[in-house]
Amino acid sequence: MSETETKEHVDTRESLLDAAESLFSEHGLAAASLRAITQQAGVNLAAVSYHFGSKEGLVRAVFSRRLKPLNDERKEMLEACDLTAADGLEQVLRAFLVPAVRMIRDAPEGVHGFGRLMGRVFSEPNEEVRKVVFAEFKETVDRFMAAFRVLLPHLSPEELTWRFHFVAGSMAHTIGCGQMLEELSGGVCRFANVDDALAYLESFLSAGLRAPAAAGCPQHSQGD
Amino acid sequence: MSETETKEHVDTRESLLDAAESLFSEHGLAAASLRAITQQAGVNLAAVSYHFGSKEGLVRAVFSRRLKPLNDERKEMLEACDLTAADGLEQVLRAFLVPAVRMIRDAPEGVHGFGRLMGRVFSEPNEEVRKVVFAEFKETVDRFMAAFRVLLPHLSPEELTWRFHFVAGSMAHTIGCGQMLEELSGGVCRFANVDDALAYLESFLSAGLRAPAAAGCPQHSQGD
DNA sequence: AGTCGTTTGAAACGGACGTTTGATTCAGAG
DNA sequence: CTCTGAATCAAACGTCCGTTTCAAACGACT
Repeated sequence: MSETETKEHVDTRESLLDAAESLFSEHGLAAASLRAITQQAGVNLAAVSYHFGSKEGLVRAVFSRRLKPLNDERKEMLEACDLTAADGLEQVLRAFLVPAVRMIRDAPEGVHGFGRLMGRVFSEPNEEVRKVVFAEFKETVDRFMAAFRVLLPHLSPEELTWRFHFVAGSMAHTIGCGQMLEELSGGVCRFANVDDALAYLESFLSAGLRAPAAAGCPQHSQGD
Repeated sequence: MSETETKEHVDTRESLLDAAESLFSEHGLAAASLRAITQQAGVNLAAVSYHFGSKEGLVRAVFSRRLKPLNDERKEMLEACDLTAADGLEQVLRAFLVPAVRMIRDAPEGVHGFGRLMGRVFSEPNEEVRKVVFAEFKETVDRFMAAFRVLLPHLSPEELTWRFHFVAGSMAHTIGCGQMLEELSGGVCRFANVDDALAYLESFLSAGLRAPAAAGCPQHSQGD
């Protein structure tokens, strides 16, 4: 009771971020109004302007709050990987996937909302969001690319980058389109059991990454 | 002269769809205003209400116009596949990928805009859009799933559905996040040469699809 | 107790939005 | 020619938006 009861100042910021995250997820950035957000957060409308300067600032803060710890955890797990092990590729893959999938599982609102927000993060029309995403991801991407370069020396830098792009795409799609998957599969697949999805992702993506270089590209392919 | 020259009535609808597609792609559905759309189309503001009933109707029409021919072409290519051939899987994969990638390449506005719109299509917050997408994709998905079931009998229906989901994710990410890829890769990759992207996609995804079943799931896996 | 900087509150601002209205235009049928 | 119905137009409607304002409340410190 020492910190949450005597004052609620500090809570205003967090409540706003929580409500904004929830409503951005559900309706999109532009369609979620500050009035709806502040009402759900139980704070005054002007608090947004005070704490974040503008709606744009709130948007930035919502993304930064999640992306930074996410990528920090990824980098931490990556450093713990043994690239010389037989399953080195799977280790690195898990270092990339697990933090993201876990973050969705632990999301307060459940899967459908926040996952979509994160899944849409790379194709956001909003220019400011894309700058935040780029800033948060650049270093992480570089580090994982370096690891993949060691693990998959038979691929050209270009093809390797594309493959990493595909990995990110499968992950983002899994995280963001769980509801559509359930609908299109007629209920065969459910995103509820995240660990299953993770296992499926890992086997699929590791095989894809290990594939020989694409035909037609005169790189030093290995069996073609 | 019978329909397009003597009058330009019929053109109003198409101009509206073109402009809407362009601005929806660039700014998102909610952020693109009818005033901006009608201005770019060179038509009156009230034309939206007249031809499509509402903005929602315009949105639906924009998606339907592209999705229906896209999935028709996919189904057509799928029927031409020889599932018994050695490269049967690659044939089916191409039947799914090629129409989408080609549609992006032939898009009037260039890659970045329309691709993002289509890449976002599965995670749209807009409920109406998701209904349109579901209606247009359900039959296509079922047909491709049937083909994959034949080609990959070692996978459980659940895992197969997930893998198809990953395929769709990689494709959507490739189509929709080309700009982010160019930025994050530091210019190593460019989406300009669509055929390269397609080749990379194919080798990656076919290897992923052929991968043995994920460990831990007591299916009839083959070498584990 | 009194002052200062920080944080919240209610209310209003100007503007942009989607939608509607009613007049106008125009090709074709009688 | 008149009549008709589809299509377009300028203008306005009411609503909701992001932002601003300014007073009030609060904790920290002297």
